Amino acid sequence: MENEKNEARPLNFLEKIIEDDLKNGRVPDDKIVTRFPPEPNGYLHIGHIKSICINFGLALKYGGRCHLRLDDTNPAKEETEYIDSIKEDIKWLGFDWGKYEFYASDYYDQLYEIAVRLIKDGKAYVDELSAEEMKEYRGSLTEPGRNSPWRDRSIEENLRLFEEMKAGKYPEGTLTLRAKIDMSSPNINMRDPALYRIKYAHHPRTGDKWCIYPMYDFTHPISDAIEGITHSICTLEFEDHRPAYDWACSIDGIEHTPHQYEFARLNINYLLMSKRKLLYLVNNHLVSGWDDPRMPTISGVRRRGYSPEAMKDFVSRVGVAKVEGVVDYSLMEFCVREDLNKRAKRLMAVLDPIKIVIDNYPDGKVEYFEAEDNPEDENTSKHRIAFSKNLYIEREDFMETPVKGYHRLYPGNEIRLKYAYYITATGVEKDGEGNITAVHCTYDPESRGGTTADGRKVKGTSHWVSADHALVAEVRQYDKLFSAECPGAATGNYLDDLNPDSLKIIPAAYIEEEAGKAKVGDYLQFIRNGYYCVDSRDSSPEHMVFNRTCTLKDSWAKQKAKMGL
RNA sequence: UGGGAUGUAGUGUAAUGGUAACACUGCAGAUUCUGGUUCUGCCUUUGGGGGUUCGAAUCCCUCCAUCCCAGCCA
Repeated sequence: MENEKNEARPLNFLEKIIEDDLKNGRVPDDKIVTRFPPEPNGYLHIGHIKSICINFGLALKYGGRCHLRLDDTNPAKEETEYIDSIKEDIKWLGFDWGKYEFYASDYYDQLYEIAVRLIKDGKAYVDELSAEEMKEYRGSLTEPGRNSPWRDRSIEENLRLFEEMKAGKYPEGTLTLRAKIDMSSPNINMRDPALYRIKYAHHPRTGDKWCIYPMYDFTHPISDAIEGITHSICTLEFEDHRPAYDWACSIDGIEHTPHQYEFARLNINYLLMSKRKLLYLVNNHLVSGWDDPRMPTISGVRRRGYSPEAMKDFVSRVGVAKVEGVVDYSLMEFCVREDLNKRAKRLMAVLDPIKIVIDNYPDGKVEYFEAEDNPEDENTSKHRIAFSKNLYIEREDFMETPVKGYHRLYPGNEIRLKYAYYITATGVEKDGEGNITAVHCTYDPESRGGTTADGRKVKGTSHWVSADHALVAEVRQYDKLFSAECPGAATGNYLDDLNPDSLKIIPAAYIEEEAGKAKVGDYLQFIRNGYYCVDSRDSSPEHMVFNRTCTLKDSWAKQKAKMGL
């Protein structure tokens, strides 16, 4: 079914390129090879989902393969914790790299050999310029750069110096190995880019074996070439690096030539996708961690209760192009709701309770009704739900003096308690301050199960729980972390747009007993309220915690807002 | 002000010389034991100007706007 969908969809520009390459025999063995190459310096976020779906999706669609390659060339920033989370997140999305798990650090020896060859060919040199000097010599966007005074030293000296760099004879920041390309190139990336720098950092995989580490522009294309990548797909900001990529691929001795293609990264309004800013939120405890349900990380949306299917559908609807835009958050919510509507188990939960007493219902009597687990499914399973004289309904489902258009419970009005009975409100109890403490009702015994023989209709149906049977649990209602479409646009500081109401905790909500069976990973809908899941970190059988994934659409709230209520 | 890219409804994405479309959002209505879902309808589009052509979103010229690049980050 998913394939049919894919075939119906028009091709994006990458698919056109690949089909053209395939048709013209430009792909070895007709097997395309892509790769997803994250740097393990943070948690994956929604933006990465797009890249993952493109790379793994293309490989799947065209019968090729997709490698997972951890781009670990900067040990100062990279950690094993991140490697583990990256793998977990990709698996959660449902993609499998099989045996094709690679690390840029796997190629350190080969990379070193290639660098030595470059020196021998007179195409690289050891530079002694400091970082500041190098910047100065590089020129500017509008002015060409100047050659380093060390650019023309002898091959022998370069060889010795590079060897000594590797041996740890020089402190960090003193020497670099640079490609000898063109200091006057209009493309700054071609002005003798650094190939190696000295770094005395412990590497998560190679430990202390190396003290020189290869740069991205050198490592990435060669890693691609070694692995036989055919289509190296990255984001737009690397367009300027393509000449450097091609330069590296053309080094003598490199047989396979991959090609780089760039697409626009995913931006979503109300969300921040910068690793630096997300790290700040984590470090300053503005969120509970990388997997806080409000975080746009994959681990965050997973804990929030988003499904991998919804996220994949979302990025597929966004499409792939080179236009930098901002996708509406509402499209993502639509995808989440559409998927969850099909699969979420329905439960009744009263989050802001008001007590209902059915005066003409016998004391102590308990009846059980059958509730559908999912009305979207014709063959839905069912579960039991206890009914008694004392119930809770949602406080907003009762109004002593109803506003225009309100068709829930109010004195004299009849509504249905879902699956149970028709009830009519007869009066209220109030405390000394005039707050309603209970609503008295009568029920129609003939309406058992929620329908009547005379076929009379009611306009309102409320969810409810039996006061004596309900499970008490904590409910966390999450909302957007930022309240501005573009956080920080107004004041220049994204923290100013932090939504103060992004988390509302209900310590003791009443939920039907069936909720006790819910497990981490289950998708739930609290009827008429929203989609929920069991919190993977804090929920326990003794103290269950439910996270709100997203609300249901609420046209009544809209209508009320329009009436100015 | 150098180089590289990009401009199609509010948003995203199609249409490569032949009737501008799909989805989301928004609005209106119908259905409904969830004011959910579903269904129906509506609104709104080729950055500007010139040119080529019977015919241009598409080709040419020009202007404008936006984004990226001056790490020993990726």
